[in-house]
Amino acid sequence: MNIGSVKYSDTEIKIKDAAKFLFLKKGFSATKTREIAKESNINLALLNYYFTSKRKLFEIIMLETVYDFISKMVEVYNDEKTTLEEKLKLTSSKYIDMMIAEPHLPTFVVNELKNNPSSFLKILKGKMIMESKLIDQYNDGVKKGIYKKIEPIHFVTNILSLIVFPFISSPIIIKMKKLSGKEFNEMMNERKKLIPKWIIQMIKK
Amino acid sequence: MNIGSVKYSDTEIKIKDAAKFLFLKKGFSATKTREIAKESNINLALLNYYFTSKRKLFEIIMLETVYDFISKMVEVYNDEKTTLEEKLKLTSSKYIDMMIAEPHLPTFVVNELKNNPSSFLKILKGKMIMESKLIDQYNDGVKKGIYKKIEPIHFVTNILSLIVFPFISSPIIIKMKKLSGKEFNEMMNERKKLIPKWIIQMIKK
DNA sequence: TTTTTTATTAATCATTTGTTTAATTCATTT
DNA sequence: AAATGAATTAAACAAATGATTAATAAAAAA
Repeated sequence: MNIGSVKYSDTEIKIKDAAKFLFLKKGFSATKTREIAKESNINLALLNYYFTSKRKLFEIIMLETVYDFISKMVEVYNDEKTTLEEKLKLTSSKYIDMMIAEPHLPTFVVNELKNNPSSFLKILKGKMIMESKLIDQYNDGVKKGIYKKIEPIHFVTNILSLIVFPFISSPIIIKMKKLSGKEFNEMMNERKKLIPKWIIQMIKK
Repeated sequence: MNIGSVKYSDTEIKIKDAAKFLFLKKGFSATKTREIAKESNINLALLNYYFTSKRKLFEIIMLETVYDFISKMVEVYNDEKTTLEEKLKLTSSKYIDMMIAEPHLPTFVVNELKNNPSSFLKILKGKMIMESKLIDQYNDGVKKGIYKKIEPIHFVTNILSLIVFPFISSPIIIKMKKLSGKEFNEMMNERKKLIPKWIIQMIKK
């Protein structure tokens, strides 16, 4: 969670939690400092006392959240012990659980990456993914003639797309199929098994 | 463009264009009325004179933009003359062109659908997509034993995911592969041909 | 306990921001 | 040309908003 293991007091945690909740739901500009104060039951001045400014507080939350989001992928992709198929299953499963628990997460991440790609650069090393064990395993499969040769970047993009996009577009899906929130989650849980299969079919010769 | 064919004066168009540009780039809250006035070279008061409020102006732009976005899909999916594969090619091609031209579009649409699903409901009839010719053609393929049987909603979701998500997550992709904007667009153009193939592979027995 | 530091509070400040007003210019009609 | 209505402008308003201040309370150190 904490990048660089910073120790936060109770009050700081209360502020951060409330701020995260609101920032994820409404974004930076639509979230007001007084809302954060109210939501966390702290005095307005404490926000600046502990975090200097709304912007600084946002940066901290953004960094931690994006870090959480990305590192899940990096960990799985670089695991030496699992097969390519297992990596696909693990990624689907972890991300879908994560996003069912926090539905605003993916929209927040992509939004803030668009508006603020610089602070994101600090975290993500391109290598972490494009030179991961997963890519090695895919390339091996290509050499052995098991997998079709496509640019690994498309491969990685497709995995992320199939996992994350449904959450980002949940209102469209819910409307198209007239689903309840619960049914939508069930549909997402189904995809934990389906996505790895689809991805394999896409690359299998 | 215009839902219900409303006639707009030159000044109104100037305001709408500037507002659309800014709303797409920064969202509702981060866009200030004074910015819109400056960007469109009009007096601040004219915004309210013509559009009553920032919120009303936003609603108009949102509705038109989302309508454009959705209707492209609906048209293609309901075309009686094209095959399933042709529909996939057309959808990929149209949407990728659309989003290369306006990269902020998909993020804007998904954001505003999350925050304001009600005005969106007016436009999208679930039937338009889930009871489209495309779904008929897919179901026919299942009956004939050509295609695997999966829930059509997954099928539609996957198409949209593979087409739209890369644009939403462009900063991640650009960072992972160290791409320039131009190279990113080239990658997206590649996907016009690739996505239909991938989708077919996903459903083919 | 006394002193010093840290945490918390209510009040206030200075901008920003959406909107309105009243005056003025421009175009159209009579 | 005069009168009428629409379009445009500068100025101002009121509320919202991020941030600060100065006073007080609580905790820690002496």
